[in-house]
Amino acid sequence: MPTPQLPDASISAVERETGLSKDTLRIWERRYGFPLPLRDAHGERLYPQDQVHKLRLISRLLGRGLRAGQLVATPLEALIARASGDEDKPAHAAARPEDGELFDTTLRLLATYDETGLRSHLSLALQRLGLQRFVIDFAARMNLRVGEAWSLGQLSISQEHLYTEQMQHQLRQGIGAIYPGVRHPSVMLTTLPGEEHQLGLLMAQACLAVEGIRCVSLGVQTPAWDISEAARQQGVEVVGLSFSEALRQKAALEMLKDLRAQLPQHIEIWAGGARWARLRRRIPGVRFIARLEELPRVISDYRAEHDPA
Amino acid sequence: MPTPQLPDASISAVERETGLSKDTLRIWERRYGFPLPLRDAHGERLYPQDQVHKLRLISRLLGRGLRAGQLVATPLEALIARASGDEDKPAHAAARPEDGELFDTTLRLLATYDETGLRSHLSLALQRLGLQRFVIDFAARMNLRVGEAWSLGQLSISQEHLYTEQMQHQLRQGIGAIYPGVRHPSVMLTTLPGEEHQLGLLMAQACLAVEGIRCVSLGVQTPAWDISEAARQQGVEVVGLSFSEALRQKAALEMLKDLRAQLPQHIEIWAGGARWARLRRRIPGVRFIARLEELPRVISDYRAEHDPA
DNA sequence: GGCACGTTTTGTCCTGGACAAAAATTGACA
DNA sequence: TGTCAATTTTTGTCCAGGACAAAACGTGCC
Repeated sequence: MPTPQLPDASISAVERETGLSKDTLRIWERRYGFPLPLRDAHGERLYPQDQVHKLRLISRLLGRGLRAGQLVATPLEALIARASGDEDKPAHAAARPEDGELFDTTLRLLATYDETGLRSHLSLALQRLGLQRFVIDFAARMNLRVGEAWSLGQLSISQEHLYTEQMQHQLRQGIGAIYPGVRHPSVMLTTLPGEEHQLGLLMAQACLAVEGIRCVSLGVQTPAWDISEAARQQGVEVVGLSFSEALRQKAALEMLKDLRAQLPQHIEIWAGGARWARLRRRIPGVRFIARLEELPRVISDYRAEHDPA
Repeated sequence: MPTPQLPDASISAVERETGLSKDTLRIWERRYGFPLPLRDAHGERLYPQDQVHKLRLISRLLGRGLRAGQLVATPLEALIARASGDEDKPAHAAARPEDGELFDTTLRLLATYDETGLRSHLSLALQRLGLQRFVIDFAARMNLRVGEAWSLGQLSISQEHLYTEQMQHQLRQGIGAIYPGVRHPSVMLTTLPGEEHQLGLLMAQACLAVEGIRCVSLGVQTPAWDISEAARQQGVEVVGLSFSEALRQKAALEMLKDLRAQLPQHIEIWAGGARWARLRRRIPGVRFIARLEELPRVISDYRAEHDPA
């Protein structure tokens, strides 16, 4: 195999390629003795491609919760085994046959970067299931499968992008096809800073749309102050926030409290995301919605409380 | 009006917001005495919002060839005058008088967070202009107006989100309405790490769609290695990259060179973005497309070269 | 299982010196 | 006067090594 003979990389180049900061690269060298780059005529670090390759692997595995000190000490072969291992092991295969096929087909199309096939596959699924079941029975679980496959090294970051992109497209299509509702409560949707997953937001918007509610979406990562300002100006009744596992629990709760303090009492906060399933202490004035299935009940609760007539 | 009391920003936050590296921020402080951040209890820098604001303006002007030493010494008012003053004139001048109204109405709707109004306004504009003119004559210029208003503090971050969200929605609608084409060249679209603006990507996709080209989109921030891998697997003929002003010029060029070295010779790179208008040295094997108007010519050039029959 | 508490690991920030690449200036020469 | 090479100034990145807070881990308790 004619491996392209790329030149040795500067520390900036390695930062870009691997996502590891310059500071991190230097301190690993100091602490663990790896990477151990060459030096150019002026004493600046030059990383050979094989070290860059190993760093890229380490960077991926770091994202799965493995620890830096152990990874850098691991020989390259063992890293490769871990990164690509478990490749063909359907250990926890699908429970229900017909659901399994939807999931597996999606993964298969992703594996070959088949955008066209993926688009038509998802579109058919949406038409067959209808928007609500598409979101709750399919999309929510598919997200888990894809996230898992990525963390096992079976999907690259660009394949995950491909999935996200197409799924968002289908959801927007589905939402756009519904004639805008006018039922209460009016909801403003967004996420807090540090939370950049938009998919959850769109799934929530879909579930609200099928209840006849029209949402104002502010996109992702809106600072608390901006949220309260926009909510006031728009006169919405509820602020809906979506959470993945990306934010730390403590930080998430603190930001929620901040926002609660800034918003007028009469505006409710609905916080959505699987993470709330294991929540201990609730916050007054905030409703936690661990699964999208609960949304219809929350909505009817709200309507009962605010419009008893 | 109660001024928003945003918290002071850490040096990482400022790096993210302005695109100026930590090293640069520190050495400006040492050399020029600006920025002059506060310090927290542990001696770490805390940048007040007004300094961040000025840094953002400076960063913009730096991109136009102005010099750092002079800019940091310039008082804020003069910077604002320059930033809003001698921006490229044709960008502001509406092609036709009634188009100017399109811009002003959009800004007015944004000012009041009027999502419904904005959506219908943009939708009407799309229907009236058609996809191609909507992108080239309206969206491209509107983006400049909104970006400028944001850097001048006239729009909040959430208002910019609102704009981006709605504009993306319209573009997706427009693209989705076109029956998928099959003409050459086949294009894979994405952005490099650090470039998270998706709008440019969608505008490019729209322009390609009206030429009968179907794109594979990998979303934003794809590492160079993933791009070359996906391009090979998909067998595309062109990799299209979108650039805003977010990345520093030097970093952008270096990443482009890296990618060029990794991709097979026969796959072209098309680099899009207004920043290339003031490019000095070109890179062999990369076509720079400063304005979307140039795209049709580039496409016909490509077809002439690769299919002379 | 959840929570409060020390301990270890890990990444980011700090200072201040050095220097290369780019830009501006100077000077020689056609 | 215009061009080009050489020199100076400007500017951003790199380096070393110390410090420390936040995260991860482990342990004991309710």
